[in-house]
Amino acid sequence: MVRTPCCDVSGMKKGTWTVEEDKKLAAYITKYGCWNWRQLPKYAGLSRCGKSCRLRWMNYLRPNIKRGNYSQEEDQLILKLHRQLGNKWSAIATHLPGRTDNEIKNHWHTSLKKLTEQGYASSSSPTQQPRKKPSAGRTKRSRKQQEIPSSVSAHEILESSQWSSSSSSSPSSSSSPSIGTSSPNGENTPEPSPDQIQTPQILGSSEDESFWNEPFLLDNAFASDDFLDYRPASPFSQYGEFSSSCNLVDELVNELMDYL
DNA sequence: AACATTGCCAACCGCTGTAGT
DNA sequence: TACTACAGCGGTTGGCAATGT
Repeated sequence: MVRTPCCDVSGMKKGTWTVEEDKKLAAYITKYGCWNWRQLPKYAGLSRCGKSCRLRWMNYLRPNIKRGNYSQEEDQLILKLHRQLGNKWSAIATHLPGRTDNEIKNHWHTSLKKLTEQGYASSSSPTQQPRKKPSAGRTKRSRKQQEIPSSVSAHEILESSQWSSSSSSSPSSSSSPSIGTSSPNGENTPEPSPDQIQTPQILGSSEDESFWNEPFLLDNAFASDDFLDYRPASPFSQYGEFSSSCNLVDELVNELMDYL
């Protein structure tokens, strides 16, 4: 079976997404849906492969993405589900609304995996603390996330602009845009109806410029400085303090011990 | 202060499953 | 049935910030 390369090496951008790219992608998907991930970047004016666009949308820009610290309940649920399902991250993600499979996977490899290993290894010894233990929430955020307000989803951003549901061409996008894709949560499955999707021929016409200019001009709230103002004072303030991480570790280990 | 190490997370890569022709 | 194109999944990696020496 011959497979076409997922990424065209020539001229295909890779690496961290810029705010401008996020804007383009979010605006396009919000308005037209993802009728074809491969073709989407072309019509969205992005020099990215469709795969990359999909990943960015699913893991970062999609509405209702929950970011920040994992609650104790979430950790326990992940541990439980992982015990039942193994590394079926997408399946696990369906049980944690707002969490993406990628995020859960990362969280597992960075935190929970160690806890389980410690649990197994330290059954007769005190729980070993990680070298770095944030005292008050996960204080570290990548520079990228400081530049790009991850705590504000595209949904929130677009809602605050003329891209809000009231002006959307999609009648079903009352609280979230109607995106023709499936998500790990199984939410949001309908394909955009044909009349909601401009055909590539239309988009490819000379009127493209107005199309591309329009949403981004409209989307003032998404633009640089104003955009950043939507960030909460602390990206994680809404999730509260990461208090008593030691207790959390102990409880998780205890639960693991219960399973054994 | 400078350098080394560690941890986190976004993104990439390669594979599989599935629908369409 | 065979082939193709695409979406989706899971493993892995690279870059950056925090922390340690």
